Amino acid sequence: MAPPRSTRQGLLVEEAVRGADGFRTAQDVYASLVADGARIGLTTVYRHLQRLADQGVLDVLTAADGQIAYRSCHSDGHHHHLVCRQCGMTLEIHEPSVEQWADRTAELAGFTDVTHTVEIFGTCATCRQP
Amino acid sequence: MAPPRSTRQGLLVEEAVRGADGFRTAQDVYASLVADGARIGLTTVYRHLQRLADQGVLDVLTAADGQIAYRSCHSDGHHHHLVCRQCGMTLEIHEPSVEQWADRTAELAGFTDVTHTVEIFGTCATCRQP
DNA sequence: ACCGAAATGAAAACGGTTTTCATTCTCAAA
DNA sequence: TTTGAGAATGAAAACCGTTTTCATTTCGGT
Repeated sequence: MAPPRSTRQGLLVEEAVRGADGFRTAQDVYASLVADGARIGLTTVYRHLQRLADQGVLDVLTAADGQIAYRSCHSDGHHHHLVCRQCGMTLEIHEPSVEQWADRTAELAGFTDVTHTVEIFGTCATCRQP
Repeated sequence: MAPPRSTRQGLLVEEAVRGADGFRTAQDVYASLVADGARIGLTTVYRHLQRLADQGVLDVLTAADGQIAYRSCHSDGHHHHLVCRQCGMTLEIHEPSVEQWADRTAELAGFTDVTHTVEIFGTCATCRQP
């Protein structure tokens, strides 16, 4: 399996999502790139985001409205997110005891191949100010 | 604000989702009702599911693919789900220490109006058998 | 029974996402 | 440097879950 080719568009997409401090949808990334004068197609944005997610470079979060958002992973391995509802600013959080709880709970119920999601939403200090 | 009128369709939808043991999408519920010979429109199914969710009768889960699924609440108050990926069978789980962890984590980061989701997915014992 | 208005449902519309296919571009070989 | 295979691109079309629209039906009060 040959590595994907390095393209102008691939770099643009990766830079855009690495430069963001929270989750961004494909539409967000596309709009941002176009606003900066980039020549890129929406489809290409989707493709690159998906490739980066497949490669583990990006985290994926499906929001309550069904839209899929991506964020650059700032830390290796399994983690969760604390997301500001207003600005999207996101912190990564780790808590081994929660991992253990999730795994144990599933095991006690007879489940295998266990995965879990934990997302915390709120209003951050910056957005809380009037 | 008057209560919604009692209709044949409203009852059908509520019965259908109460009779299911896991999360079901509007499409699922619609297909199931139609297969049983019910005369009902897809739009009406969507409306009733949304109403029931708004009333707190149903839990809502947005799956990774963006589809929104509903399940009848078997217990009051805040809880999480352990969901079989194959058959959709769902258990409700409670863990106060996880609630406390989530709230404390957000508070330490300066967040207010905090909510969280915890979903655990796996393959249940029944589905695991060959 | 009548009637206002809530509810219904099929068609149309919406919008995020994916597929299609002609064209462009990358990169390895010569 | 040139060439060319095939990967990548991008606009249009298609997909599909979901929502809106509006004519019609139904509920429930009088």
